[in-house]
Amino acid sequence: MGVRKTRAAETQAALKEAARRQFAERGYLNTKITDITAAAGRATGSFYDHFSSKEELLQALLADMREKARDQIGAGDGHPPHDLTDPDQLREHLAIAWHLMRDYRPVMIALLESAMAAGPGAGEMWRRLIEDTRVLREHLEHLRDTGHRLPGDPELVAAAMGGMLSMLAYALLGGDTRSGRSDDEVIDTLTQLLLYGIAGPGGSGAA
Amino acid sequence: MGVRKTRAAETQAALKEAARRQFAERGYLNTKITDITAAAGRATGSFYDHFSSKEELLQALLADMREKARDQIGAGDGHPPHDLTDPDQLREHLAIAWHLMRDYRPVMIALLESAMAAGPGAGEMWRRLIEDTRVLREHLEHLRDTGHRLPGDPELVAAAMGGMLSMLAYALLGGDTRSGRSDDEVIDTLTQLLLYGIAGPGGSGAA
DNA sequence: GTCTATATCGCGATAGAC
DNA sequence: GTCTATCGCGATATAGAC
Repeated sequence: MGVRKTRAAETQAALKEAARRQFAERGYLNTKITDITAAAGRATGSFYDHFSSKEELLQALLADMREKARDQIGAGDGHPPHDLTDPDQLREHLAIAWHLMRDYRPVMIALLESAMAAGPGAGEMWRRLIEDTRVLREHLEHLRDTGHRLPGDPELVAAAMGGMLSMLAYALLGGDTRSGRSDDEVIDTLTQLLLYGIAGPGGSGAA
Repeated sequence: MGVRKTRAAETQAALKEAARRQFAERGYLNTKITDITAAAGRATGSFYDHFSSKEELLQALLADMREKARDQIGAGDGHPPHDLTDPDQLREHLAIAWHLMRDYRPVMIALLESAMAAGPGAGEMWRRLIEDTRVLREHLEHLRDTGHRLPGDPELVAAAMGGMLSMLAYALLGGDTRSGRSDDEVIDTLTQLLLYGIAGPGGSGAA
């Protein structure tokens, strides 16, 4: 390929970009193939020259996301935090996750809706929850192995935290600015909640 | 109506029961009207003599659930807990919620899928999250008003907790026995996590 | 590769006999 | 009220000219 994109590549990119916009606005399940092609300014039939289905397109978007995310993290100042009982490190961890979900909102939305559309019997939701919180689980296991007492099994705790994040992100990052809550408020609140719980740092903190 | 159910009432009950079974197995979105009538052993057309749509049927199931739940709670020993910083009271609160979700799993599943199918732009998910955690929010506000320091705004904290519960319930209570986790393990873990967070009671608990 | 036109199909919803 | 039969629509997917 030369410096100039081929027309085919342009179309594929247009379809992806249109899909991202539609997924964020109307949701993955509500978006029809024709919505995507129309938004991309292409004919319906062209879709199938690039993707065999909506699901495959989603996988392509996911691959793009992973690539970009890897670059971003690589460009960061180092490794993610490892001691989640440190307020700053936990907050940083949550902030990265939250901003990632915001930046790749269309894909996040689509993956969640897709997993849910599979139905509960498929176990797809639990599988995704476990997979997406793998790193978090490892950090928790590290804590446990260094003598820290956890609320429960690392996998379950990680899944609970991940589920909370996903749900809030879906509900709050939907459409445009929802319910007037800033990213910082959400991140701060989650940090406090997950670090000390409702009872607070000393178990009896006062206003 | 006499002591003996009319045939119509039987059909309606059969449709509801079949719907519950289908929702729990295949999920709400995957379940077609014809799946319900077939499972109920009735003709397709009969469905519309009782419900005008799948959504309306869901509302009927929800009404049934609320009625039964009211009876159950009324039969309980009193009021739900009000001091959520007390371990026993928080655990009791979570246990009630968890068992309610287990007992009415088909409806819970359906409501969640339905809200998600509306897409993120509709704000339906956030609306439901707020609505379903109203009581929890009030308890948190009470705590705050009596001088306790909360992790953040009561509405947001309540929504976060509710989202965590919903997501875990959907993922874990799906199909049949999933991933071999007992109700008690989940409830205990959530109690510890939400009460003290990851850092633990003293902020530096050891194994 | 891209387009227009159309085949195909699942499924919601209705009509009308019983 | 319940049934059988069917209509109608929306959406996926394909055919074939350009």
